[in-house]
Amino acid sequence: MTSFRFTKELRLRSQADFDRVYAADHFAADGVLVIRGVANELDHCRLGLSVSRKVGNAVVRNRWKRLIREAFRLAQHDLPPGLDLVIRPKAGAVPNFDAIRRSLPQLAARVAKKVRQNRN
RNA sequence: AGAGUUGACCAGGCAAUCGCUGGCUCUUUUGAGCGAGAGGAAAGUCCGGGCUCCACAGGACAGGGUGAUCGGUAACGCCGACCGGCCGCGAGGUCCGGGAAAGUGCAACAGAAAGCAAACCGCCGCGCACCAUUCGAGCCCCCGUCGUUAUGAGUGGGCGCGGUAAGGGUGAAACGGUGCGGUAAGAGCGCACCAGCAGCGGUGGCGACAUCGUUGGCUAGGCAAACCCCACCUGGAGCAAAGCCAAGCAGCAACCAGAGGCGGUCCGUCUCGUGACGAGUUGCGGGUAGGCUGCACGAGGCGGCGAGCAAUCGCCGUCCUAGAGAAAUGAUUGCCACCGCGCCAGCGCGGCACAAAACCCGGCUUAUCGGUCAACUCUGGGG
RNA sequence: CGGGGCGUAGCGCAAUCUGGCUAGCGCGUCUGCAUGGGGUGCAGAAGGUUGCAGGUUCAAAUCCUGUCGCCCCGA
Repeated sequence: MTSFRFTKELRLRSQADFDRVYAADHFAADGVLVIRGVANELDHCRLGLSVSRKVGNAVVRNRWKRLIREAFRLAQHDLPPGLDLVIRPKAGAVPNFDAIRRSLPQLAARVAKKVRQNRN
């Protein structure tokens, strides 16, 4: 049976991890999310969130983070493996769970393609 | 029935599945089970306190804050009651409300004048005899002269001196109001009533204050959210405080004998003890970015009884109820509430606020869909 | 957590400390003249709830209180 648990091993938790992602500078975006990614040495993906104060007040920011985490949890086995992803909301977008679930795998695939091209 | 005032409270509910963060138990690698898991404002960070570290003999002055009275409180700039001004028919609301008969200062424009009073126009008296006009024969006496363009008198204007503040007009504001007397004209100049002030006394109240009597003087302007005066309060920093453990690195310079430290300043006080090291302080540089404590039993919640108008307090019983560090409550459904719209009248669709702890607590302020309850007021109708 | 600053015309700034004077200046905008047309030039005009709400005062952009938004600094 496949596990959909979401533990601390699946998250980016240090400033160094975030710096690695920003230094690689592979990103993809649509009307809902902006994703940056870089390859890690693991067999699964890890998630980092960046939701600034300009997105809204504390309730809106928490809403975004929870919806993105939930989408990542449910989609974790459908994503290209071995990526560290930093996700932030697109400026002006409103938090909607269905839109995030559709957007996340597509953008992750595009980031994975860019990472492979850059490696070659 | 309608219109309103004030206060208290709720913040959709019950389940299912997949997940998240602490706690306990089991397993002792994965994990499993049980139970807990945001608010009335958690917000803004505007006040106050607890707690921790630093400083501290004491005093004075600065600086900052508060401002009727009495009470509540750990404390407050908060709360309650009460007093006063203003608003409302009323229930109530609101102002916070010390001092301008200590001093300095400010008031554009207009106006004579903007502050201890003064006097532009005006009114009144006296003087001059310059102008106009009316009357028409003269003067204390004598002599002379003048003769209707003289002289004198009256009226009006003018000039000078003085009295006055009733009236005029300006302004946000002009030194009580009305009436009678009084006067050359006037004026608290005198009197009566009213408004208002100060002193003294009585009564009620802990008090602010209210009220009554009496005496005095007739009026004392506004702004202190201008400086200021008075009374009271007031060390600094903040949980990234602070303490412990582990890991790791590299030190350098300046200051030190009459000098240094001591809240913003001063009085004063403290430390060191004859010259260098160390310590210390300051500055520059280097290393670390891990863990634990602080950290949730507290001015605590709920219920009852009692004291008090109330804020609040006392006693008894009972309960333990979030605690992270890339940061925990979400997703998908079902049923039932509430609101709106549509129609085939019980179905469909849509909506369901403001907003999320980060050391803790007491307040204040601000945001907020909708709903419940209580007390009271006014108006209309009926009995 | 602590501290500081700023909101005035479409834009950039004065006047705020010390309350009163027509809320002013530059760029921009509009109209007219000159040109075949445009730029330039000349002449003239419009444009402001002084972020918002209360209060003090005769009078508030200015003083006081609350509130909203933005920016910066330190730990």
